[in-house]
Amino acid sequence: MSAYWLMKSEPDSFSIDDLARSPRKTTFWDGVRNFQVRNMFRDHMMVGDGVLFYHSSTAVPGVVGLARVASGPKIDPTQFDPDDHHYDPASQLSAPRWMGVDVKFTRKLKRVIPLSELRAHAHELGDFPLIRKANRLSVMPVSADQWGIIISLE
DNA sequence: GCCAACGTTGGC
DNA sequence: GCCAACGTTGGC
Repeated sequence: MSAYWLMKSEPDSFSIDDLARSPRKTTFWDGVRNFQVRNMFRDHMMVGDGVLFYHSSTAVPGVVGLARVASGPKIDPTQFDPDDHHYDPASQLSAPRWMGVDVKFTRKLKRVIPLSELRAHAHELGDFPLIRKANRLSVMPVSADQWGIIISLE
């Protein structure tokens, strides 16, 4: 069981500043439609786990802040909303497919730690999905060692 | 159950 | 905007 995670967000949709401005500095992480990530939410995340907040699809992708898991798994209501971009007609009310967790802002990093810099530390980081080629996981586990290495780059 | 087509992610 | 990688879907 991991105590640390990395979660990607496109800053044009939802940035670390948006999280900091949210009510109670907390947001529900909805819209995930990947079974691996669903399973992490459902089976492995614990309230209080550390989160590296990562900006993707932007000029300088990288880790921009710290947050915490702030709830257990909750049903993602957007799967049942036909008007929502993340609507999933295959999901049944009696057996919801998709879940999310609450994420609470801790702080911004003093600087962005770019993906390029993380790649430069690939040897220390070891096996880390973020720096594998064409990784598509939007949420991934981070080991205690990896967490320490990344934080130390700040 | 295979596998080609398709859609999505995300860096560049 | 391009493209590589990969998950999902659907025909057979």
